[in-house]
Amino acid sequence: MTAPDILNVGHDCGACPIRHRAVCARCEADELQTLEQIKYYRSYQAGQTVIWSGDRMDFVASVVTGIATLTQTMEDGRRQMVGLLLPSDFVGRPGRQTAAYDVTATTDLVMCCFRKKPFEEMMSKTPHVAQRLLEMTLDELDAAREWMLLLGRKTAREKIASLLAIIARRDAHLKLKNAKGSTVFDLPLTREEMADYLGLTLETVSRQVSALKRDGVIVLEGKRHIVVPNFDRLMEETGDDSDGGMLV
Amino acid sequence: MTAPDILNVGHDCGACPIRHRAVCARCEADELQTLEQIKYYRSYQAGQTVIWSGDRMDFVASVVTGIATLTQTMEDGRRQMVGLLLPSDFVGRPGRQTAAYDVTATTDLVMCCFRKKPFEEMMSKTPHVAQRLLEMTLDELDAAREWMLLLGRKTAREKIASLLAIIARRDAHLKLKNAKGSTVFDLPLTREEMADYLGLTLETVSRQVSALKRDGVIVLEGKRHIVVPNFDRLMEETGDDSDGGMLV
DNA sequence: CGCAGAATTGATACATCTCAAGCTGGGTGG
DNA sequence: CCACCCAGCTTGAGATGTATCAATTCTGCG
Repeated sequence: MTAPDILNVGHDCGACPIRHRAVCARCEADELQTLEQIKYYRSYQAGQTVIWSGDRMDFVASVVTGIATLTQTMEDGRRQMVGLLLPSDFVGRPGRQTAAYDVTATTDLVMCCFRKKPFEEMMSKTPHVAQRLLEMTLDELDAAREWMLLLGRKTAREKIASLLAIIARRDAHLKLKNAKGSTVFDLPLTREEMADYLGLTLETVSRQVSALKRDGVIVLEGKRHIVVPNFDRLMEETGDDSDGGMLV
Repeated sequence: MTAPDILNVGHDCGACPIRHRAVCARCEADELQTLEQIKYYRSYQAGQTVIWSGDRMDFVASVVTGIATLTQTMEDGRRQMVGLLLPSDFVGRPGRQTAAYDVTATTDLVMCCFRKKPFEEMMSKTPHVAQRLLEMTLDELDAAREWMLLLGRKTAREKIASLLAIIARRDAHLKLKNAKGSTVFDLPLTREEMADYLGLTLETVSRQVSALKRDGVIVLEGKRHIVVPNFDRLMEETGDDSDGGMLV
């Protein structure tokens, strides 16, 4: 509803929480300085739309804190989430005028935005940004292809288990813990958002979550807080190989 | 069964059919010369496996002629195709040791391979290869996300129509014709391969192809040769917006 | 307290899968 | 040159997983 806050606070890149993982990860001091000049922060409240598919987009950005989603919508309203954006993930495509997907904040969100024109110039002049962006894009492509397997071939139960495993693992990673044995985390998505991500209806999501709970694979505390008593047990439910395709 | 032919013929890059679209598209004369030194050709027969997921892979490559597929297989045999590789498409990931997917030749195939080590060195030294690869990877990511919508939300009939539309459009593109009005092309995939790509069974593919034929959307001449009397009619069946998300 | 959004649960419908039986066309060997 | 063979494909009947439609029931919050 309201315009997003625009924070022009001169946040120091050196102290940035995503400094070592974002598109700027490889930058040298001088490159960071250039970035500092073209960057600005925006923040959005949970539920706000960051940008609509088809809209003109004259910035690219990194997620600093919070979670955003990328979704595609068909004319008749069917929706498919095609990306989940976490801190350090990149939004937008250099060389493209308009947004290809709806971007929505699912939690409160802070993004570090770069004006597109100067960002593109920087990419063509210094290699480090483009190098890192290539690496990140290749990772996203792998993730998209893993999701294609899930969407095309997994059962509803396997889909839910896979999503929970991914969130648990990522959460553990952020907390620098190992996703092993007993794990605890909060779901950042509603049942409907989970459904949009998994290519299911929200009723089926709800039923399968209940089934995993009934079978002791997970324990629910409230709707969103999830306890996984045995991570290996959860992994067995995903349908993936035991080593979980852990490419490094 | 037999080892692929390895053609060490000194093919001239200047005369290469994919020169302007492949990963080398942006290279200057001197860069091409470097590439010439590390490249070699391999050819495979239709049906041959190029590489198995998990295998060590010490080259990257461009498809020169023919079609290859990227597939993922679950332990119990469920398969999902995650990419269709056409002439100029890139195979392999710089910085990765092992293949992440099975790569299979669906037609006779010729690939232009680069030894990985020198290719990576070249990427870090000169910008043009990396720039082009980033562009291509971003395109593939978009394609993967479009496919996620198809896999997650489209009906079997829409899936078939979408696949046919994509093949028709690409085929027209190769022949420098416009995919408009009446269109004719050959299916490069078996029903089973189509099923693997679309997240369906081969029986469902067969039934829906028959249904589209019965409804006059397509005309079959043999199993593989397809006539589309009215391309707009086919597009209506895909479920996409009328303008077909034609990002340029 | 009571409301509204989120989630659960139930009953039924339906699309796709599964299992099974033929068909078809191009190649091969007698 | 014909009969056979076989992979690829089609078609049918029935099973099944998920969607759809419709009530409730939670849960947090003003």
